[in-house]
Amino acid sequence: MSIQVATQKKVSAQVTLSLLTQLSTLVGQAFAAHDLDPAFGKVVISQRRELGQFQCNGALAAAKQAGKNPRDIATVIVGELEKTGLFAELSLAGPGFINIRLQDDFLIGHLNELSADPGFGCQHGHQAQKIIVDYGGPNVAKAMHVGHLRATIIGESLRRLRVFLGDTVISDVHFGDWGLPMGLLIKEIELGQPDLVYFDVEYTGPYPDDGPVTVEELQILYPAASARSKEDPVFAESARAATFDLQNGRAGYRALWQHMRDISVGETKTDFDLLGAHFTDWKGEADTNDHMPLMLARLKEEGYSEISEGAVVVHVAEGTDKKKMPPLILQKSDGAVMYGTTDLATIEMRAHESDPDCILYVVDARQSLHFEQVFRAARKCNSIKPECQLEHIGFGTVNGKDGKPLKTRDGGVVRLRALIEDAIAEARKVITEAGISDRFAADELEDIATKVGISAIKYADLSNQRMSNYIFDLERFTKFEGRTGPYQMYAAVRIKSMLRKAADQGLTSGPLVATHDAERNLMLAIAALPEAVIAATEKNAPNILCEHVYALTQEFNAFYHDCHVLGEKDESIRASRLKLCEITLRQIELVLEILGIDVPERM
RNA sequence: GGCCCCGUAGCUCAGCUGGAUAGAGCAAUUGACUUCUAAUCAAUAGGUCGCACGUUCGAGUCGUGCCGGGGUCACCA
Repeated sequence: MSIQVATQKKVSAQVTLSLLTQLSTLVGQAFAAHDLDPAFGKVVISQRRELGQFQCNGALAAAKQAGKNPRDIATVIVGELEKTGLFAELSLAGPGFINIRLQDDFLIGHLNELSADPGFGCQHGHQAQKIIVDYGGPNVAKAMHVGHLRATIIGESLRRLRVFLGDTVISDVHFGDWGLPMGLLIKEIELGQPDLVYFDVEYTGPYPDDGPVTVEELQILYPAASARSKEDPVFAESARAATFDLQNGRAGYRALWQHMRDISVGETKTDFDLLGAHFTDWKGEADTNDHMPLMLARLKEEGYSEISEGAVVVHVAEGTDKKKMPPLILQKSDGAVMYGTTDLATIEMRAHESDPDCILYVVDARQSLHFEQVFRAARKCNSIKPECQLEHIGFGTVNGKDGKPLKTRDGGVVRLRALIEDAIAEARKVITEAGISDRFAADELEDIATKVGISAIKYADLSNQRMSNYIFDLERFTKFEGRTGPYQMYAAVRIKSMLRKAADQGLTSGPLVATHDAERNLMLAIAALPEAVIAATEKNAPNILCEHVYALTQEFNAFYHDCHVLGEKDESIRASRLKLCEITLRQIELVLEILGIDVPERM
């Protein structure tokens, strides 16, 4: 049987929308036809585009295994592939590389199939999961700062990616609202206003609807309390006691806590809205409070926890450990619970309420040891089903130009809001300096500046490899050249503008044809999306999507330069190019949406 | 000291399960706007992939050991 018949069948039966998968299958069958492992047929995008669009290096590995000459094997494979008639060019180079160039019909046929699918074939074959993404992590009384930037941006992007793939996604902001900082705040407020009813043990309520402090005051109180606790051991001790009392239900503290939490949530929502982050759940550490005693009792009863140095701990060290693995502390010697306890309790509650297949924690890489302890404890204590994947998605720090973690000029913490506002201001400045601000009405200009500024920050963050630290340089991020958010947006805006003009002139799109290499290259870039999505998902790496969209916009800009669309005299070519523009725009916007970047109509 | 992350062009960074001559972007030099947005495109120049061994036909990629930077190592989050 000729492989052409076999592959045609196979390809259509698989309905795969990934070009590389299709090609790998085809080439794999050529290997199989000669009693070689079809896995050798793996096709990748060519590293040397002048030699071909794709390449297969499998002949080298196959030759090694079979003890034959790689060029001989490659020659045979090429001969086999030529029978299919799907390739415009097949060549053999170097020690046994096979270079491949597709027939235009094959490429266009593939692109038709791909673009007919709203998700460009990316969801195909994805097994839907129920997944919880835990990110953001703001704290009561502390304004969100630069440390929350990456957690929010990366977490939101991973959430969007999973939603796109068809997973059921729960996103939990997981407020930091239950630890020692709460005790510190309560005591600091008491210091300033000792006569409030919240501090009267005899008083049983009701408590006032409005709390005694504003959000601005709260943000001053926390650093003050934190500093005081370092200098004053008596105060520190009283804060620890207050934390314990709060956790054990002291009514006045609870009422005060509720007030602090409410105003803090309101404040952080503004930041999250600006960054386009969406949470299905606004839970926090405190939500574990009812479950906490039950969990502690079970772990004690079932022998998972024990007393060590006055604290209740779960030992999580394993015999095979090379490194030191401290136990997870459930209760300090003063009885208060810690964030490891609430994290473990949260896992149990999530298991009970949602039964997820996977939980992703998008949290600073410096907390990797903490999460390893928590995950080990969760496994050991059967807190969640063993199949549920628990993963810490760590990330590096945001640094200043000096390479050290970003600080304000006087060494303080950089507030998230300030960072965002600076970016928008920088975008506004660049637009003004480019002398194009008069093209837009005031409100549109503001909308553009906001989108450009936010996209600059987001793209810069997401395009870096997650684990690396990166240098925050607004001037560079807001440039409209190179690998920046604005550059990606600009390509999309150019297409939008062109499509508006086409509509005005009554021009319509039509079937794809390929007449120029710039068109073929753009098609190939579009066809590469499924691989990018799969890799980004597997590695939880948005930077792979950034790379993809950059390659795409670059190919588009080259196409835009080489191939006129509206002015093209040949009607079928013009219609085809319009079609290609439509598909390109749809994909750019799709990927940018996954990254959390909004595209304006004009810029 | 143990463990984790990082080290690639002057600067900021990619490099997928090992494959051909290591790639982008800034910055530098040079071309292209009577033409769909030049916020663009094209070209030139720029490298001992921290160092040294090892595995392999083949190493930026895998292994081991060093060097340099950052982080972390039970009652903070």
